[in-house]
Amino acid sequence: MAVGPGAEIQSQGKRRRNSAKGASRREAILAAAMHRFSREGYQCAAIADVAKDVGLSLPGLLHHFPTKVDLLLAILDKRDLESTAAIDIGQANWRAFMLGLIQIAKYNTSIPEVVRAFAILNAESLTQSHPAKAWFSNRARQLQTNIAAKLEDGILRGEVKRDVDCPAIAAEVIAMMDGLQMLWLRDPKSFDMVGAIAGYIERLILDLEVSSPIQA
Amino acid sequence: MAVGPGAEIQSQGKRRRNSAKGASRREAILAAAMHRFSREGYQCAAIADVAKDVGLSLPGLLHHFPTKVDLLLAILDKRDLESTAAIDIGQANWRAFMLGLIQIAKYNTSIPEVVRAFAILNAESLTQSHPAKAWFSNRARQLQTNIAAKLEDGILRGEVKRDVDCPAIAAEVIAMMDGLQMLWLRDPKSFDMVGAIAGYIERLILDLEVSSPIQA
DNA sequence: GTCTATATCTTGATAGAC
DNA sequence: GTCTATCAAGATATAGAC
Repeated sequence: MAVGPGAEIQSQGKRRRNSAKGASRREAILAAAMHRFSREGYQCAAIADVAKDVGLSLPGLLHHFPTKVDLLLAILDKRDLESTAAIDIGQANWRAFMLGLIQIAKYNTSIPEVVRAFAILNAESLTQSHPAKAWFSNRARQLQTNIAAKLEDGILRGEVKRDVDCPAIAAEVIAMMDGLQMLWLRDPKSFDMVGAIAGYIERLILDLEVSSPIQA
Repeated sequence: MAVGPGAEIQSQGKRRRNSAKGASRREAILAAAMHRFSREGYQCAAIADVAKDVGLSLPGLLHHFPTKVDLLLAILDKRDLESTAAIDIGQANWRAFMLGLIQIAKYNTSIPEVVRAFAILNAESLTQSHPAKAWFSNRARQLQTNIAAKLEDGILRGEVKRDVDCPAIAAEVIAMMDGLQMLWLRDPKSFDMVGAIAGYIERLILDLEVSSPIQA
């Protein structure tokens, strides 16, 4: 799900207690795999090519990730960790949260490879028994829940109209971000994804908020 | 592109001057291929399975469509013809046109296979040198142009606010329909795509239209 | 138009040495 | 941890008979 490659905080130097070389190998493989999945999709990308990209033979790569599915799931898990920051912007109020989505979109324009990989995987996962099916389903549900909760909170604070269907709006927001990402990926040079999402979000806020009594 | 598997009018009995059997063979192959692409994606689907589905051997199928790409392009062309009706709803004014999108969404819920096939192809076509790349790009551009033109017309008629960025709204609408389709495909039983798009479109109309002078 | 048979390529994965 | 060698499966496509 989009919104969501996410505003992940760069978690570089993740030296575990592994040998520095071993850990960087894994990371290098994951990066190379993302690169390949981004340009060819998961199904079509050959892990032998990923191996070459990091200067390894195929069995060499399979030592780190026994199967292609393992490699995919490792990428998804990694993204899970990195984008946790994006999902629970925690203490922000509903308005700041919504505007934060614009910032996520802005950040995403700096990582088109990642965005494309996840957009393609998202669609691929709609096919029967795709290994990433559950992950993307969970991600969508979690995202919808979080966004809806922010809106519900806004209602409780008296800032959002009481008759707003929060889960529906949450789905809308997710759909819009995913859809705009697709249009942007198709034409990154000339399509202004950030402007588009900003226009939508700002209008949405005006539609949802309790109208200021200036005019009443 | 979405919006757009489209509100295609069922174009059944398309007996050309071919032998009835020959024509129905082609049609049967196209239908079976769409079915396969819908569940497995284009890349992953094996045309040998498509052949089996229609009771043909692989070379038998390749007699009608020499390559797999030919088969894909034939499906896209067919859809082009059928959904022309959806693209230029012709004489409808901007409001009727927008509300018509809800009807398209409603119709689309009756053909999930087709919608899924096109959603997956749409994303697959983002990969490097995918055979359907140009088709989906053209479709998106054409759709955006048509929607924007409707809005421009609304401005000229004094029904739409003059400061509306028509191409931007058009992109928004396309993105929303595509995105909602994805959410719906992931959970067709419980996600109300029609309700979601209706909520969005109706709000959008209120935002775009020149406010009625009742309150002024 | 359709089939059998075959060619060729690519992929993911394993065995076993170093 | 990494390699060479190898396998087995599955895909598209062609040749040529009927």
